[in-house]
This record gives sequence, structure tokens and C-alpha cells, in this order.
Amino acid sequence: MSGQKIRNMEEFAAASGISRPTVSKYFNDPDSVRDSTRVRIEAALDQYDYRPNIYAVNQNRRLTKNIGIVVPFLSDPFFAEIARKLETLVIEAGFRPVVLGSHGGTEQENDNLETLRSLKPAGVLLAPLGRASDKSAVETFCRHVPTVLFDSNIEDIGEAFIGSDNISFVDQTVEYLCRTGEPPSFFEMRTPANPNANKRRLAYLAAMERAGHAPDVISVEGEGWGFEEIGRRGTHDAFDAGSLTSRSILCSNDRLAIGLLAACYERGLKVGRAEGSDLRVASHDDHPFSRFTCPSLTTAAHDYDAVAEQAVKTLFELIEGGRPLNDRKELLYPARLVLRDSA
Amino acid sequence: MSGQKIRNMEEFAAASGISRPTVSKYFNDPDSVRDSTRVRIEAALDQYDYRPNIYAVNQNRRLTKNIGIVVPFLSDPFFAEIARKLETLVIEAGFRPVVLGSHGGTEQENDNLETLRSLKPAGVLLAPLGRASDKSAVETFCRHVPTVLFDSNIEDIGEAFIGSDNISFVDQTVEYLCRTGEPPSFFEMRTPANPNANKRRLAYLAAMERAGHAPDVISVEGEGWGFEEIGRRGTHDAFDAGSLTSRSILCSNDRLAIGLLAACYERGLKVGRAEGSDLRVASHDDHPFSRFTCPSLTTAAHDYDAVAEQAVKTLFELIEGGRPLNDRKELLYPARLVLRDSA
DNA sequence: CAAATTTCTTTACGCGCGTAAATTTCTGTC
DNA sequence: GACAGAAATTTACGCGCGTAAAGAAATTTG
Repeated sequence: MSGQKIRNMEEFAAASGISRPTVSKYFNDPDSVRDSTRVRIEAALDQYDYRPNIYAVNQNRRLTKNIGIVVPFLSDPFFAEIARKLETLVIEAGFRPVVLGSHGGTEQENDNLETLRSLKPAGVLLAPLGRASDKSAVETFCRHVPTVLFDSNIEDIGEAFIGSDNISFVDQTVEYLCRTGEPPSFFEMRTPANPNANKRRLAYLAAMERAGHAPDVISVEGEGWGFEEIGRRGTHDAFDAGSLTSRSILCSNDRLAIGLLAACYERGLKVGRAEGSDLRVASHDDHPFSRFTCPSLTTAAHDYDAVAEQAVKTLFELIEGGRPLNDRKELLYPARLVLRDSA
Repeated sequence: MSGQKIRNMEEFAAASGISRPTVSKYFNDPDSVRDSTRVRIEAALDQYDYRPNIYAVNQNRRLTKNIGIVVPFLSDPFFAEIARKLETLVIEAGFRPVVLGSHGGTEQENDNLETLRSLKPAGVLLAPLGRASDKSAVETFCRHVPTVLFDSNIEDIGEAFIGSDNISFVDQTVEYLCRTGEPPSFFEMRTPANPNANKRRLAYLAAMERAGHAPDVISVEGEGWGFEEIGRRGTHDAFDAGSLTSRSILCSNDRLAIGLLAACYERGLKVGRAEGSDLRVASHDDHPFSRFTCPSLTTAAHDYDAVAEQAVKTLFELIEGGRPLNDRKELLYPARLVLRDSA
């Protein structure tokens, strides 16, 4: 890093003794220039630390190197974690990730999509809000920008959906709970924000029927994304109302379970599979905090890595193909049962 | 939203019957044009939903409307939450936030700063990694971009620092614990990533001395940002080694405390202030999950809002002033003690 | 109503780079 | 050493917008 200030590619080209168009070629693909020229450019490059003005670059490209990553809630460690994985993969592919969180709000999700459109991204990885999504806004967006949905599906929107197989999640937890004790009740929000929740309830009902057990669904009230508090409050209410009598509970997701465990603790109930416990609790998602609950939470883990990798791979196929897929792809990955102390 | 496609400001100006330079003025400041013209432009605006190409706009502005927001770890709900608050404030001020997480890595932090420089932001709100920060890289960055540090301070770097007053945090928790029971031992990481941790230890020592109690610091091993596991592991180790005998524990931060509570639960120890408890635990930060631990965690809460608002306010003063502050500002906000069940 | 002032229009240039076309120079091969 | 093909250079234009200057039009002032 020395020498005088370089203001633009013109000056940098002059300083490195190469013509500007060739330097431009180099920045678009270092392998597209002769070895000897690449060496000269790179020598100049660390003498005068210059980098192309990204605004000028993107103005002249039809499609930029930006990849949008949108998740419903960045404060949820689950989404923060998958966003991080996607980010890493996108960078490895030589693109620039732009991570946006919708904070659980329809308006914010629409704003994010609009922001992305103005960034002219090469493609977008979108985990939609679900029920709260403005479907027509999302659909319009997807018609203009190659988009792969992940985590939560919206029928026929986007070029593909990559997610987890909710049936596999529930089948494994239900099978495990039935095999090792009392058949579970299902604990969920009555009006879940996320479409996966509905699939999980249906999968629970089906699994219980197959096993010849009577299902029991406990639906608690509550709106929004404060799942832990909804689960905690709902648990107390259900106990008070006498609707929670089962000694085996399967939660729709870990964040509800965290609230449920807190409520049980507050009521002096002992949760676990050990002798002398009052009830067992299992759940789904393998939330980053679920190993630190008291007791640690038995749950079904997403195949984070597979979902992230497949979503990115699908998107880049889409981008390179240059045209929509002939038929919308839906790929679901099975869960991995994680046995801990709660069940 | 109808009419034909508008490709650029030229076409939009023609469609609205206004000259392009005037339209340009409008977009830079709607109040800078006559009322009657503004009405005509806005009428055209929702007829042909056009918006200026942000790349072309930013190419010609010396400083863009971008504000960088960098936090050490986006997967930590604490940072996700404060980033969200900052984001909101920045949008309200008419700027575009660009949120980046450093994932706990020096290299990623440097990458983020470099990314930001290429975005030519009007200013940056930076919560540095702390001990792991590449100080000279951060300093160089701050010389080129108006930067306000928050959460964790690096001496003399950046135009200002807005954070929490660690002494106030520890003073309140120590005072409370001493007043209501046994004086606490202090539980921390031996090599904390964050400079606040050191300040808290010093504050603990000072507070104990003032109160005439013998301090007792339990430092656990562990590197990185997996604080919960470090706390859990460290707690077991400390019990096994017989170095944890106190019935009153003050954790450096909530994430460590979450791990400590998990370990206590695993050992069958009852934590709380209620009769018959084995020990009391308090902590600092009021992490979003700390009300759902078992038992819920007594802690000292950051004044999130004040820190966020002050950081943004300071940055905009800096930007509008157009020049560095004559003396570096350091503003610290006191904690608010949050009493829950753990102590 | 004329003068003063504000606002708008017209014209024109520049930002930094992508990219195409034509030409020149370089590379490797027989 | 001549030659084909690859790679680099020269030249030139365009992207969409900011912005400056000068004049025309609209508005406000007295």
C-alpha cells in the first residue's frame, strides 16, 4: 500500500501499464487475461490499493453480483444462523450477500423486497413470513427476480422451495415418544404465523392415527413472534383450565417449548425422562438455545447445512440457466432426532 | 400503477410533464420544489411506479445516504435486537441502513469495514469485536468514514463512543446481592472477547472492597463466542474442582449465566431466592432469553433505547457538522436492575 | 401593475465503468 | 521464420443521474 491516490480505473490502468478495458476484463474475471498481465495487475493492485467503484460497475451490468437473503426475523437465532450459512455460501460463489430481516412485519417484508429490486440482484433467497406475507407482492417480486424460497413455502410462488420435511420431524418425535412412554399431546399456537406449524399439526394427527392413539391438540392463543412468552402464558392457562393433563407433550417448535419449560418450572413441575418426572417434553427445530434449557430439550433438528447448500445451489442453477425452471422444484430434507433430557 | 414502462428519469420527467433536473431536485428533497410541481410529480409517481436507479444516484453523490451498522455477532439476539433498533432510527432519519455481522471473526470484521468503504457510507455505527478487533484496521477506517462506536469501546478510535456504564451495572447487582444475602462471587471468562467484561470484573472488585467484603473471582476457560457452553462447562469444572462454593454468584453476562443455570440444573441444584434454594445467581445484560431461563434471571438491563438513540443522534450531528468532533465524546448509560427469580 | 424574487426549463458536461469493433501485438506451432 | 490464433490496445459510445449556468416563466412584493 503506497504510491499516490488512484481515483479511477483509468488511473489505475495507467499506473499498472495496462489498458483500461483489459483491467476491466480482469476485474470481471481474473482468469480471462493472460497470466503475465494478471501478475502485473496484481502487483499494481497491492501497490496502490484500488478497487472499482461498485456503483459505476453495477450501473452498467444488467444483473449485479448481489444476492438478496431475506428472513422473517433476524433476532431469532434460528434465522440468524441460517442466514449466516447462506451468506457464507454466497460469498464463496463470488457474489455479494445482502441480508435483510423483516422483523415479523408484512410492511417490512414488502419494503425489503422493494429495496432488493432497486439493488437489481442476480437472485434472492427468501424465507417469507408465511401467513403474514403479502402474497401478491411476493408473487410480483418473484416474476421479476429469480427467487428461491426456503424454510416456509408459499404455493406456486418462486422458482423453487427448499425446506425441511415437517412430516419427517413429527413422525420421528411422535414415534419416539410413543415407543418410550405415553403418546404425546400436541402443543401449538392456534393461529401460527408460519405455515410449517399447520403441516406439523396435520402430521401429528396422521401419526397418532396410524399408531392407533387418540390425538390431543392444545392450541394456545397469542399473536406475533414472541413465541416463548406465548408458550409460557399458554401453558399456565392450559394448566389452569385443566386442559393440559397429558404427561407427554410435543411442542410445535422449540421456542414455544422454551416457554412451556419455563412455565413448568414456575409451577414446580419436573420435566424429563428420568424417574420421578411429572412430564416429558419434546419439540422441533433444534433451536440454538435448546441445549441450554432446563432440562435440555429433546427435539428434531433441521438439516441446516443441506437446506442452505441446496437453496444456494438451486438459485445459481437458476441464474446460470438464465430462464425460469420449467417446473417448480420442491425439495424437503428430513429431520434428525436429537435426544436430550426433556423426553 | 399503470401506463408503460419507465426506463429512466428522462422518461419519467417527460411523462409527468416536468423537466428532468427538477425531478432530480424533487428526489433529493421533495420540499425543494414548488407545491404544485410536487403534486404533479407525485401523481405521476403512483401512475408509473418509477424510482431512481440507486447506482447512478450514488455514483454522482460524494457521500451516499447509506449508514453502516456493524455488530460482532448477529446470531446473538442481544446484538440482533440493538441492530434492529438502530436500523429503525436510521430509516426514520431518511437514510438506508446496511447491517453487517462479523460472526465473531477479525477477518470478517475487516471485510465488513472494507465492504462499507466501497459503499461510501455517510457514516457508520460500529460495535467492534473488542479484543479480537484489528485495531489499526479499525482506526484507518475511522479516519476515512465518520464512525460512532457503541457497545464496546476502543480507546481513542472513532468520533464517539456510546455505551453502557458497566460500573453502574455491577454496582447495582452487587449492592442488591449483598443487601439481600451472602456477598457474591464473580463468574467470568478468563479471556473475554469483549472489553466490557474486564470493566465488570474491576467494578466487582471495587464494589466488594467498598462494601468491606472479600472478593472471589471464578474465571473459566474457553475461547470464542459460545458463551452458554463455556459457562456450562466451566460451572461443572468449577464445582468438580471445588472452587465454586459460594451460595451467591454474579455472572459477567447473561449468556454465561444461561450456561451456569443449565449446569446447576444438571447437577440438581436449586437456584433462586426462595427458601430452600442452594444458590442465587444474578447477571448483566438482560438478554432477550433471560426471562425464560429456569429460574428466570435477575439481571441488569441495558438502556437499549437510549444507547441506540444517542448513537444515531451523535452520528447525524457528526455528518451534518461535516467535520470531526473536536474532542471524542464518551457517553455511558446506567443499568436498570431487573429482579426475577434467580436471585 | 411593474419590479423583484423564486422556480422551472434548457442545455450541457461529467461521474466511473461496461463493452463493442477494429487494430495491433503477442503467443505457440510447424 | 512465417503464420494462425489468442490476447491486448485503441477508440468510442452509452448507462442514469447530479449539477452547473443561463434564460424563461411563474410567483410574490410593494
